[in-house]
Amino acid sequence: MPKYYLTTPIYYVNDVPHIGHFYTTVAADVLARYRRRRGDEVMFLTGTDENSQKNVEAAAKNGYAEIQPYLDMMSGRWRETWTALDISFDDFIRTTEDRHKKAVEKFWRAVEAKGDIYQGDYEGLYCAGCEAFVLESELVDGKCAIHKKEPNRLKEKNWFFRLSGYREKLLAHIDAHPEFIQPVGRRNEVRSYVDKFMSDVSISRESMKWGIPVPGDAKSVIYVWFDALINYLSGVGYGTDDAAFAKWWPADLHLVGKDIIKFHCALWPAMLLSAGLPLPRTVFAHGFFTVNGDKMSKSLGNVVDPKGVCATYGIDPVRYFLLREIGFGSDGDFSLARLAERYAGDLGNDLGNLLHRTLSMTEKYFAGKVPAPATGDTAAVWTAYEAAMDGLDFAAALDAAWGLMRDSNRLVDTEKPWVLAKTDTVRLANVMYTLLERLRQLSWLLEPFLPHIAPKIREQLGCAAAEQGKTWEQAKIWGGLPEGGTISKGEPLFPRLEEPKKA
RNA sequence: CGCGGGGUGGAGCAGCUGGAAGCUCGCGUGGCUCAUAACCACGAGGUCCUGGGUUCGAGUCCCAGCCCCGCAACCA
Repeated sequence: MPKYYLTTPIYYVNDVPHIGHFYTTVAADVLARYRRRRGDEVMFLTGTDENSQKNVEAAAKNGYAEIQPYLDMMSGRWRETWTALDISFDDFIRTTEDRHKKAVEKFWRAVEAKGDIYQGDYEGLYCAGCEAFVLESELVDGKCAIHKKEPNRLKEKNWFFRLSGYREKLLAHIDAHPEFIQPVGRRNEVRSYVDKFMSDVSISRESMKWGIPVPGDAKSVIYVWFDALINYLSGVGYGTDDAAFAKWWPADLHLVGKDIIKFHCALWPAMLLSAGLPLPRTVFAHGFFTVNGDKMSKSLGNVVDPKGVCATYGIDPVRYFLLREIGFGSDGDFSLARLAERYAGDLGNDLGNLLHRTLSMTEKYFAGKVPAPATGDTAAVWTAYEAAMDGLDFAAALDAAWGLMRDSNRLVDTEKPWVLAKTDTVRLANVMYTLLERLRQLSWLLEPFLPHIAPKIREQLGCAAAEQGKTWEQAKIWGGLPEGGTISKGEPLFPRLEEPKKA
């Protein structure tokens, strides 16, 4: 059985999840569910990034005297959110866990042994108010924008990672493996960064107190990114479980937002090369979206809470919307008006109504029993769907499924079962079987996206138990719906919503 | 010259390696009645940002320019 290891970024716990985090996580969840159905053994890892100065500040702001209790509370909230939204993660890594610290220490030693860590001075502007280094470009009139104080020029001893030593190897890898960085626009962006701008980076801080101590230098803590990236290793046993690590690493896919592409496509692979570990097969960067046309930000007060939206529209419709509306890899807009349209149109009218009308006719003309199988061929739909999913083109995969739906609605119209019922019952049986069988197959194609709705479709088709034990390859064989099965029409899958929320 | 994305019918978007302009929604007309006021067909509607260039032929390639947006600054 092939293995498939995929990850989301680990999230900062200085705030609660918003719709953007949900987007990344849903995409990973869809893939995880898809790969499991395809028969892969899947490891889907997500988690929280806790060794950051930001978290320390957040703890203080929220009145916590100790940092760890705050982190425990917040990390718990993230985990609960994903659980409540039925994200099917297999493991949840926290960077304050012991297994992670062990992995980081082992990794540091490996890179150090390679001779890629050296000591140097880091000089920069330090704002006492922020307790952090600030950039020249962040200053307003030479003062910190937040604390209105002039920062001090400070010099501290830092450990540096010889990132520049991997420039040629990285370029060669990027060129030899077109699948390594996707989509292609991101690959070009990273390539030019690696080629022209990439320089050695400081990987420790003396001025920060919270973090994993540098092995052999207790006064310094490891820079948060150097620490955080290693979660992808510690989550599968690096430094703690050699057998598990050998099984899962390298990762098949890191899903990331476009903002952190350089960390994942330059720093991270260089770190791995240094430590003598294989590189992840693919890093895929998705886009960002605005909310109703505006940038999402706390100051604008338009940050969307995923639980809230899902409470109104349901988890499945929101999952569907995010991956259908916005091309994966492109930027887009999250609009409640569009969500309402997709809900009523694609889901209610095309899918829900197709199922409902088909079941009604089955009740009416065949007393609720599945008629004898008719011939049919949906191979092209599956082929298109699989190709799209393998390329992480979720919108195209859904298009393939919707094409079959639209064709089915058209079939009803052209065949007119209500006429056939009086003139040609053999043909009627063929039409009805075709519709029912297509719906059975659609339940499979839709399941990764609509994990709650798909089983309901099968229940209404009366084939839930029989389908449960099938493999993907068995499911796609035409004629899987057995003759004589009893359907059970239920409530509409996507009932009209009273008052669609205004955009 | 900080980095990047984009400008295609009313709205939102597809258009990969160049060869008769597509999709969804909305709108109009008609059809149907199995169905969640759902479904189906047809139709109206486009200087494919501008100006050059390459080519037998360019949304699709090259150059220049204009405009919008995201990142860079809590944030996928």
